[in-house]
Amino acid sequence: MFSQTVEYALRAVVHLADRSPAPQTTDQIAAATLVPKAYLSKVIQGLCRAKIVQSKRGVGGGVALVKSPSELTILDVVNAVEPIARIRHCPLGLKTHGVRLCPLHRRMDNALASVEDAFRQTTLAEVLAEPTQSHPLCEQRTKTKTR
Amino acid sequence: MFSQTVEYALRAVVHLADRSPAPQTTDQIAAATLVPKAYLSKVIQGLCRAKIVQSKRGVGGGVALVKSPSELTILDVVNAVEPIARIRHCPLGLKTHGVRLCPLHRRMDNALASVEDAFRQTTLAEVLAEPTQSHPLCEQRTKTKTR
DNA sequence: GGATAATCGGATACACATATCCACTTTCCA
DNA sequence: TGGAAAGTGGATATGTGTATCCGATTATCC
Repeated sequence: MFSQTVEYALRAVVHLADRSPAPQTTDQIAAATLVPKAYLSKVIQGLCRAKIVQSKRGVGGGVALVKSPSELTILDVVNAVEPIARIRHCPLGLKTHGVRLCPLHRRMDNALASVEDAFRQTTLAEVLAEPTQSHPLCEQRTKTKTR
Repeated sequence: MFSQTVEYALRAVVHLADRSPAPQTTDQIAAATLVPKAYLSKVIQGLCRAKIVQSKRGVGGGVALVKSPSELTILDVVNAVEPIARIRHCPLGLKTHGVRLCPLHRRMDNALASVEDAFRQTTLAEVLAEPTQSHPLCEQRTKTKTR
């Protein structure tokens, strides 16, 4: 239900948050997130245009978050690359009623709203801070001290 | 976020439920739901294989629901044409931990679960029974008595 | 200022979702 | 028994998401 692009964008941003505020090169992000490098660069370009990250060319350059992980929600990232398509008017396009949705589409939109809400309520900092055995992104880099 | 196919399938099934238990021809369904007729027939074939509807050829034939609207949930229909892809293991494929999801994917899966739950809790009968000015599918066929 | 490191943007390839068309089969009924 | 109504399945087109490649551009360091 979530596109590959959204998945990749989230992985990249979570990795950047994990290393924040140090910039990471596309190569580094690709290696850590297991995202195809060439495609990742396109996804990052999108995040760049949406002002989620900023990039810097040349030696020592790379990509870094614009805001701090505690100020950035999952929804911010998702909306940047592929906004959740809420149903705002009848998909059949009939004008027999204005903005009012029929019961079917009302329920579909409610489901979309619940996803939006869940994503809006979680910051990247929270994702990283969560106590768990599995580090975000499931990298090998496990915390050996806890086990 | 929901594919066209899912949208079309739901429209078709809601229309069938609305006319239940009378069978409807593909032409009739297409006209009522504003779904491209040729594509709709493919979608219906899928619903047929999933035993959501049954079809009958020849004069007087058509498509009808297998179960009654009160026994059929939105989730049943969605799962028939394009099951909600829950995240059951780490998308990165690493085996550093078993079935445990990292915080990021845990949250994404929770969002999917909330959609699944919402769809599981609604039967087609409920969609049709809901008191509203706008009839399901937003058809012209409005209830003129309420306004 | 030249070598190197890095992103940017265009061109292209490929797979899959969406959509259309048509010949074929089944079923009913006159 | 023949014709009309209706779904079935295959072939094909089209669009979009995913993915790759590479030359151009920018920035840093020596």
